[in-house]
Amino acid sequence: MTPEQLSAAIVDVLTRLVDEGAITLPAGVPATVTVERPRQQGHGDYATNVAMQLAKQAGTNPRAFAELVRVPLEATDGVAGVEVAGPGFLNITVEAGAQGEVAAQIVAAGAAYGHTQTLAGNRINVEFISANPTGPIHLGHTRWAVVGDAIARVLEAAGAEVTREFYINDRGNQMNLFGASLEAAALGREIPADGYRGDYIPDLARQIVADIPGILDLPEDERMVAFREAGYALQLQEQRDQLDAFRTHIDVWFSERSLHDSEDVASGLEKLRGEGHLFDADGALWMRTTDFGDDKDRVLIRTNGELTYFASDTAYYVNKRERGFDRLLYLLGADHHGYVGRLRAMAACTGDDPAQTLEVLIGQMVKIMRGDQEVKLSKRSGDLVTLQELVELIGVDPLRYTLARYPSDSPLTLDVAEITRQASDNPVFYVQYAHARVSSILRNGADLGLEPAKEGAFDPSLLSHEKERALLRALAEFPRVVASAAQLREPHRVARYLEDTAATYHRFYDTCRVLPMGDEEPTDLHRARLLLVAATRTVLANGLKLLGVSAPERM
RNA sequence: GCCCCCGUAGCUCAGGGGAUAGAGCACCGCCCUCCGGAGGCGGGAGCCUAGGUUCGAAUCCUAGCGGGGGCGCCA
Repeated sequence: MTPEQLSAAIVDVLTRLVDEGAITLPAGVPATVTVERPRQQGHGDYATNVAMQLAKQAGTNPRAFAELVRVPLEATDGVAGVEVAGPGFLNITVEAGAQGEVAAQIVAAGAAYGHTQTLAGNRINVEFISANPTGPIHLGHTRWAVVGDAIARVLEAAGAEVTREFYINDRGNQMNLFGASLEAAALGREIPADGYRGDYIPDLARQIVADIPGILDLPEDERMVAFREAGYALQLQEQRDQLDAFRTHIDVWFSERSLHDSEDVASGLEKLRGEGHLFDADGALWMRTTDFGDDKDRVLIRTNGELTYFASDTAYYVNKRERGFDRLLYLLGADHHGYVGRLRAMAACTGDDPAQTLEVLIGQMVKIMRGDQEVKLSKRSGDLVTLQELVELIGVDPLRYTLARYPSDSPLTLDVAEITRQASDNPVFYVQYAHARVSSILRNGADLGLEPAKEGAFDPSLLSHEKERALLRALAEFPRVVASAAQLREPHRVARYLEDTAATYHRFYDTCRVLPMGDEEPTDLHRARLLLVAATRTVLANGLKLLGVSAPERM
């Protein structure tokens, strides 16, 4: 019996009680009730707090209310016992058979286990990373490369239609600075004052000179542009390759230039003008974002006729909406949080309700320490910890897992030494190890000609050991964990859940022998336990996949 | 000055208003005759402060203290 089924059973009981006139609920019977795994042993398999929540409107006290629910709930199929405890909790014990059945359900669902329809019908655009094409992807982007990707994965698992998008800032001043920096490096000249001075610049410049033979002989005005464009192409390709190797897949690479080449910017401005939020002042074109709570109005077209970055963003927003997305997620770094207010105001200026269409998640800083020294992440100064370096240092799986197991809205401090050391004691190995152990048992079982029990052809009540029940409860939790991770945009919940589930499995493994010993005859219990092991593998593999982490069969 | 994030065990961090606040690392003990010991079991130690809301607050609200980040006709 899954928590979802239990919740439905409780709702049933409440409905009957209301129909019979035993209780009155002025606000109506809730559609679902909270069913949780109690932390304490002795509080049953599941507990619900409905009595505490509904007693007031029912005009009674929680314990009396709980008592009314207890009797009919105890008579429900699959429920072994119900106790009223503490201030009014209903502690529910599920029959071993109803519990054991879950293992078969999980194995039958396979790769689909954990998927729900919670967010079905939502068309969501997730924009993340969006690194400038003027340098490598570095640690600052890496957090979102992991968490953004995982968010997309859990959203899909929850039934949403998701597009992962990367916005390429390939217009504007920084591109020219980039070109000029490459050009200067190639000529052995001093890098411009605000230019890029990372180690990758001279390397890139050399490659461009090798790729484009006559580039140094071009007229000066063409030369910088040639360097800029060649550098852009190389950097972008490198970013794609690196994200690919990092298992972060992008569906749409969206170029800022393409907004301008098409009519998107013009039509975006037209739309805003139609909504009545544009005005001219001081020779510039402004958007009156203060109409919607921004602290000042924003310039779209500068006095010199140049479009601002914000103008592009506005057009981009309109473009996304016109592509049919009803919810736009922006995953931004903490240094962009000042941007949130004007983004919302801008969405409102286009006639949207930003509370419905726009969602900005701010990822807090990942601080890297090297001993006592903070490693500064600045492309301009060139002190970088790049994605590539990080991957070489600790590997894709540990790096992804390290960043995925923390909520992105809390600042994170990692020591280079520690993160490297984590290559050996990273929690990811704990989870992966559980998966490898599980796989090994299934392999050995197959070698013995032993298959997991089939659904409907085994006695689920055989799985009645305390450790087996604990594992079943954990496995049954998975769909709810994924759904809440999607709804809250917090995939770290999946990671924490996997650690917890791996621990529960290890404890089961330690106590419950799965395969026959020596020349012992296989029994139904062996097959039932093998089914439980197979269900565990399904959950661990599905969970790791949501984080983009591999589930090895051997380590 | 204004805005955002954070403050939980020695350290790094979990903890969607619920019962006795958890995990990893570190430290100390214990557990392999056969399924992978990268494992299991046990031990010590903690919610920044003060108010408020609530039957109930680490969680929500207010103020303070402490740490980090941000506030351009840059991108």
